[in-house]
Amino acid sequence: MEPNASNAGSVSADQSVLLSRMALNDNKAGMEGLDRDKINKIILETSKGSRFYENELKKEHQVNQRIEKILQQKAKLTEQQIQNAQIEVEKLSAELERGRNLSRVIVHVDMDAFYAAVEMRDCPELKDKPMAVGSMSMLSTSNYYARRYGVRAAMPGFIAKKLCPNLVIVPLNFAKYRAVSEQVREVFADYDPHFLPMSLDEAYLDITDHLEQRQHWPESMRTYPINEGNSEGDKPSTETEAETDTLSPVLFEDSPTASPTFPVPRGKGEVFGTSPEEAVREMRFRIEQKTSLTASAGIAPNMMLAKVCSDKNKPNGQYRIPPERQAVMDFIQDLPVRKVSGIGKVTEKMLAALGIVSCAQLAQQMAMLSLLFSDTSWHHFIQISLGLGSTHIERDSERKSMSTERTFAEMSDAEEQYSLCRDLCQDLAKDLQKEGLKGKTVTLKLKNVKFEVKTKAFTLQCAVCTEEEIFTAAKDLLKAEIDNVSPQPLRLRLMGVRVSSFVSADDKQPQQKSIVGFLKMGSDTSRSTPAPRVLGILQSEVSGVSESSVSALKQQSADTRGPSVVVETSRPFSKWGNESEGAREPQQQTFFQRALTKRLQQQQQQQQQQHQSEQEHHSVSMDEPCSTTEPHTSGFMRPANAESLQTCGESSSKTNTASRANESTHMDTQSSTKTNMEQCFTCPVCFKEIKTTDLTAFNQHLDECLKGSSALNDNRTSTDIDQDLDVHGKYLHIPDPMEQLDQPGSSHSTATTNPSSESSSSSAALKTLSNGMLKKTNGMPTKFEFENNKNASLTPFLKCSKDSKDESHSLPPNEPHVLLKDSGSNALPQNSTHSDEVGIKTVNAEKVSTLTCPVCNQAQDTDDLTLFNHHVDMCLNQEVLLELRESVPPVSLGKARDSEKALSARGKSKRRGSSPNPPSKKSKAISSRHTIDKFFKGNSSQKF
DNA sequence: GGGGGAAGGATTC
DNA sequence: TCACGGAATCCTTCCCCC
Repeated sequence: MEPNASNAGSVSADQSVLLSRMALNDNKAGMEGLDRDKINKIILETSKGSRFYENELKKEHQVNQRIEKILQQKAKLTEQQIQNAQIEVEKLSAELERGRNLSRVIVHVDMDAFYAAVEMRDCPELKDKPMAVGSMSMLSTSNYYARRYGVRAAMPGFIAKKLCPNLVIVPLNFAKYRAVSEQVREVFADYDPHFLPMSLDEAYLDITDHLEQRQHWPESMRTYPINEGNSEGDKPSTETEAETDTLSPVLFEDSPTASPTFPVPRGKGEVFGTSPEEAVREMRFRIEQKTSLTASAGIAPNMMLAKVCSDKNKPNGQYRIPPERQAVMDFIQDLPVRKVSGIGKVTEKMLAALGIVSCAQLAQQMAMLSLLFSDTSWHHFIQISLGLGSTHIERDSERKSMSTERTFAEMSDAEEQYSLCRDLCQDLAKDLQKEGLKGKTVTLKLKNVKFEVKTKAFTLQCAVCTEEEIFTAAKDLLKAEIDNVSPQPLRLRLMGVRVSSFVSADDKQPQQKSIVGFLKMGSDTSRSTPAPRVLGILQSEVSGVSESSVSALKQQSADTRGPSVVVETSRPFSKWGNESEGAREPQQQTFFQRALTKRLQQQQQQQQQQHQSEQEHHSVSMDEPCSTTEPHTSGFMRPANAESLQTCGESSSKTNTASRANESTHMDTQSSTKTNMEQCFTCPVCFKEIKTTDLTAFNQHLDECLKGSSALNDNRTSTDIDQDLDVHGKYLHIPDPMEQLDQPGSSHSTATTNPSSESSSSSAALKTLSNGMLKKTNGMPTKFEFENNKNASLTPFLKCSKDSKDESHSLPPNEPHVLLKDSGSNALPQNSTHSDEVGIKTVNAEKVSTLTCPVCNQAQDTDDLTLFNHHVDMCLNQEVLLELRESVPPVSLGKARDSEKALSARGKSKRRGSSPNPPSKKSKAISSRHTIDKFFKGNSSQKF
């Protein structure tokens, strides 16, 4: 029986409320007949008053509330409901019964006190001492001597020391355990080559096939010599060299079936029979011979029963349930539910509150349970009550997540926390890369000094595996938490990072397409192909997400399932900027996408050649995963300038940029990179290389270039422009310890997360571009007006409605829009030759198809898609756009905090005990309309 | 209402 | 003396979007 409030004994009443959580769990071999009261008293006295204790108390109350609730529900159940439920239960029961499979012989093998046994084997002086493996913080296991004092796994060492002052605590040595485990597994493989290891010390085997073969084996194949713990003892042999009648050292007293249970004649090997029991005994014998360690085993028709059986005669024993229904039912009858894997202390307590302790009671109350628990839960219960379990050992189940976490003494310094976060990401990245895994979801786990655990997750659009990529996401999650408790420090005792939502091997291929590819795919009517996206460039600013969030997003484009325009910056937190970015049907595509698609369809040949040419030139192979260190600007990028452009979040690319930024703080990250190398800037408007290192001169050039563009916007009304310029508190910069971390000299310098370096290396070119646009356009606010205009956006193209259906954000009919002038397309608007058209349009009769950049409105005097792509890339380059925020004075800082807090405050805690103001995961961000995509969508919805 | 992401919990070793 | 882990999986609930 498990300890619970009812067996509190002499422990005081206030302590008894905690017993089910805190008290000794003697559901372990070697712990029968202990003085539980005395042990519990010591445990509770040692823990009392600690933060851990307080948290346990809180959790216990939560469980009690659940029980309260479920009892109330139970009280409301009518007889009729239960009768109806009973019919359902019987129906399912009959169905399950029909599917009962008793044909397999499943074995669960569990090494006895594995770590402790290994240590005792290697250090004989420990054998007659109470010992445990672990640390003062936590024990992993204990030997049977120590168990008599109540010392067991998952108990803190300091409490164990209170229970048993003579306890010897041996530190963990996983390398050693792994090596031994490997030896054990070699034996397993002889019985089931596809055995399923559950941990270093246990495994499931299906020995059905082995038994079949075994029937035909001669005795010699079932005979093993007795060797004292050497590794040769696992070879079948008719020759016995052993002169001993003992097996491995007896590690534990009172072993129910200490080996050998049979007299072993001197001079003879041990001969094993052909039955399942004999085969398993042989397996355990061989393990013992090979490792000097004992194992226990359970033999049953399914995994659930085998698992329970292996515990039945522990240590060094085995138990078999014959493959007969009655035998199974007899076994199950009196089995405490807690013995079943999957029923923990909470479920046990809840069931106990309903009067259910044994599996027989479970069966009797199934109708009621079906009304009180979820389908998943009661279906599980009914299987247990019937003694059913899996008869097929799933061998190829793939890992679903990978994580790393660390507990430490209180840490309140944000800088330290970020640093630790990076370390964790680094470790995790190494592990992920070792296994060739990439995942889309990054989860940050935090445990504060009050032992309250919080997890924050963010799902990226592309799978990640590098330190930089993971850190970029994790850092933002951490930042959100730090901000959440600000101005109080975040007082942590644990931090962990997890990556999950792994992509399949196929998905690991880069999904990034050049604009040509993307348009090609966008024109594909295949429903299964997610449509291309051009995401909000300024979303992060608008929603108050840190720069690093944006940089995280830069990483997302390459691995997305659908082709995406690589300049996208989606949001790291959906709660901070939520728009559906899923697959888009062709009819949902933006005007821009459709128009270009159409146009490109007609230029298919040219396109293909172009694409091919790009591929040849690009340093990035399409076979490489997104996280490669190569840039992924694809079709937008010109090879020569490739490394200066950030798109898909490659760590080294970013780091390089960071280094450069730090080295030369006056260089902008776009043009400057080139400048660094070639002493010239590339004008993002005319796309010419300006041979100067003088930023002022270059800016003048840009202004000149931009003069031409202003005319395009001249007919815009100020209202239009105001709508377009909706910035809502963007360009905010929240000082962040990361900035310091990323300062030059930091070993973890990252351009993408370093507002300072971005600031100092701000893109003069694009800054000037934006200024130019603002200044040159009649009625458009200057950047100073800009910050006061809450409905401002950078360009008409960054404006978008929240929803394509949202007409209020759609452009008026005379608004500049992306149009494709193509005489061959009847899908195009008739007014497409109008002078204010932007996008792809006809400039003159000779030049059939001059392209106009949808970002800067500048007609590009070229039909060359590569050049055009390059130009758009330049315009959209998000890192450069990031610089734009720097034009807003720090006065906005408060806004940022408010904005974030407001978002947080909107979030409603779903869980008991969660922090009062957690950031809402689904909060609608103010910024959701700032996507080019939405703009086009809204625009196109008008036009079509 | 269903799907899916996010957050918290339960469980196991 | 102080002091309660780490990794993984599955489930439930909440919430938002379609």
